[in-house]
Amino acid sequence: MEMDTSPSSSVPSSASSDSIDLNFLPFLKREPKSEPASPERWPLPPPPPPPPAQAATAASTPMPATPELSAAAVMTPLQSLPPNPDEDALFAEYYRLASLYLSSAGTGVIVPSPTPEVAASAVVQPGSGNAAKKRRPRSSELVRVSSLSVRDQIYFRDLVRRARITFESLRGMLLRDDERAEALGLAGVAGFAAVDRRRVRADLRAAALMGDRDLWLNRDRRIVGPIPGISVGDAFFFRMELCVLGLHGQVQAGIDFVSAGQSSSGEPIATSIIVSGGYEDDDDRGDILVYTGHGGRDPNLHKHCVDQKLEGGNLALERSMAYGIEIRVIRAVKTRRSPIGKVYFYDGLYKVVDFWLDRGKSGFGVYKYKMLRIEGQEAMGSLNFRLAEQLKVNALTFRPTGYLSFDISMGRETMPVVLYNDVDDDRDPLLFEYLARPIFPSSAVQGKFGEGGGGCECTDNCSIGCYCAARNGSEFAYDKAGALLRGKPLVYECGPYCRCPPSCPNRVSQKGLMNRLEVFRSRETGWGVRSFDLIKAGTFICEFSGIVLTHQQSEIMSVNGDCLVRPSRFPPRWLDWGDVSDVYPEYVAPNNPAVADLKFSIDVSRARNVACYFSHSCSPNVFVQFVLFDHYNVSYPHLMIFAMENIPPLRELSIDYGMIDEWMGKLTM
DNA sequence: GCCGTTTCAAAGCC
DNA sequence: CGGCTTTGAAACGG
Repeated sequence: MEMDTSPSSSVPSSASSDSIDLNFLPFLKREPKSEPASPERWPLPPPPPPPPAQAATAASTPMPATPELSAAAVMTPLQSLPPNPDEDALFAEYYRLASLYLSSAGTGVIVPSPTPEVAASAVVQPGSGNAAKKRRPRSSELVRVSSLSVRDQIYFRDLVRRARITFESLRGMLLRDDERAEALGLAGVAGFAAVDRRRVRADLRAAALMGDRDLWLNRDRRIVGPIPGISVGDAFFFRMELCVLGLHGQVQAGIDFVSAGQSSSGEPIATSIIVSGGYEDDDDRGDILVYTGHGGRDPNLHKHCVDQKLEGGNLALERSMAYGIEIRVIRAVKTRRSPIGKVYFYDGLYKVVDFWLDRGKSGFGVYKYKMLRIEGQEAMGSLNFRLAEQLKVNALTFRPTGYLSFDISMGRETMPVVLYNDVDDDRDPLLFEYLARPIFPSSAVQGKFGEGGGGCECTDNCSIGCYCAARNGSEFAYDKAGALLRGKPLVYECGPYCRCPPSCPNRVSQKGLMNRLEVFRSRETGWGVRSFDLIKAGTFICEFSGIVLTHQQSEIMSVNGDCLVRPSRFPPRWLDWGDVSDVYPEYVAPNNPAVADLKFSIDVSRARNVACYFSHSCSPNVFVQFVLFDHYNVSYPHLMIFAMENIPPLRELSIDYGMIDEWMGKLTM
């Protein structure tokens, strides 16, 4: 592109073009900025030549570009179902009952579950129909989703969660298959399919499997603005996952946009960007972001070697600025708690307010885009991440008041559990004895320690084929990093009767907390729990502890109105974790080892642990997995809590206590 | 529709 | 553990 080297104003309007009607391009028409133009700034190049399609439209129709574009780009907001007054009354009643039930346990909010009718009415559906060998290209239809009802939000949240579980489960399966093939010595054996695939990344293979079955979300429509089911602050570990969900459709490129050919205006429109820190000219201050356009770099050296051009994503960002289209911003943050060393946070919507051609640090021309975060959104995931990191080391610097305890476990947990309340003067959690481990009735565990043949004889870490693996249906429940591969009726960990060392990977949940948790007070949910650490989906969080009561004891206690947690009441959410039936319809959830009908309960009225403060949700982010390791009485398993999603720092943990179905039955009778 | 180009990936290796 | 290399997938656009 030919550069205009004469000194001129730094605002785009200075480079006027007859073919663009400034009346309809407010951003191009604004007054020069008050701040003085930096001497580093280059004069702006002439604006992009209008694409033929737009020129034709402008010539043939007096109707200018902007309204037409808003019709095209803003398009059909989704309509939620009108609220059903009867249903609302029902949900109000749930809420009242839930409050009564939970007042003694100190937990939270009931959110109504979606009805099948709502699910059917949802507008953005995953692709359906026959498995297409060829993946469909992304379509050009632009949609902005607005004002979803609570039920729709939950519906989409579950839809997204299901896709993410499928993706992560497939990835885990493929990795494990690769390891098995390697362990069997198949590496290097010519013609063995698994070996050929071994070199292919599991995230890409998982995405391809889902693509073959039309399981990518939001392929039919290109969504401007928020993606239903994805919240500001959500965390992701793979770029490919962002593609699968439709949050960002480019595998590697940082700017995603609707291409010129697909846009109704004939111009590219940017929809999302990823700020990965790889461009030296970025200036990221959170709410204010100066983002560098792409291109102009040597593909190997990642250094600028030529001036960037106003094309592709660069042009699309400029067009989005002109039309006021909001941009989803995803930031990459380095962390050790990620399989790839970094995590992507969805940080919400921004608007491009300025762009200019600048001289980058390399000396070559780079396009820069000043973006401002739209106000009124949830806190940025990347900001919460940094804040939580600070709170771990300098608690009082950032929150000088509100701490009731820096460790309510008094050292009984492997990590401190903070108690924090800056809302009111409630100090209830201090009144209970902290019990890191449940106390089982002696009748339940007596003589059950060696039951089932005792432990394994492995002297090193356990491996496939060992006794404890056989107990778990010949596969270990956890991957190398300690994440649960898929939920089961019951997981057997190695225990005191095993010869393997404490470092054995089959001892995940007995090691205690691995995250820094905080019990906190909120106006919405009463007491709740959140983590300072990023929690990866499938990893262990904590145990549900208290005084374990036998069936008979439970009957007596419940008559007295005491606060009991009944394990059998938790819906079997573990069924979801590891479910790949969308890709493999023949998939059946593990039904082995069989688990008994659980009749015991846990009394948390006197002694309890952090788990007691989890809020209830019917769209939860954690679930209960039953585990045995110290005794082998299948009627009294441990209630271990695992993450069902990636849980970003400072987000409230929520669990499905399973009351809704019961009340639904009562209320509809 | 094919193919070349581009791309702020991810994993493996040293 | 960090930087380098290898091997990629998908979308755009000619």
